[in-house]
Amino acid sequence: MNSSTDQLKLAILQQIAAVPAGYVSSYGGIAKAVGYPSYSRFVGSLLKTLPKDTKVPWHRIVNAQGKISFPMDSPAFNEQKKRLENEGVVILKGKISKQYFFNF
DNA sequence: CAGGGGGCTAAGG
DNA sequence: GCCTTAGCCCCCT
Repeated sequence: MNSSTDQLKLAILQQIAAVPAGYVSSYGGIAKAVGYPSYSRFVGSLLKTLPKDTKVPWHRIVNAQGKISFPMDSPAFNEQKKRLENEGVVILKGKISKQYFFNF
């Protein structure tokens, strides 16, 4: 606890929480926003460890290509897609337009 | 200390 | 558009 990476995790979670409903961001985008552009993978693995009752809007995070980073057949994929569409994000051919990406 | 892997990315073919 | 390659960085074996 309280190591530099723990602090970074906090910062990342905060940054994700800062993404408004109806918008999305990428793993790398979040990483960059907290000052660590090369931590994209770390962001991903961090989200994976979140409890399912977390308040963090993990579903607003997609990869840089604007696609959901889960296999199409997985439950997680459907869950994320559903939540996003619920918030007004349109997904065409499995892809989210750049216009939905939130700019910090 | 080495190895493998993950909700990644950008660049090439 | 798809696949591969090469960086990337933390974490668990």
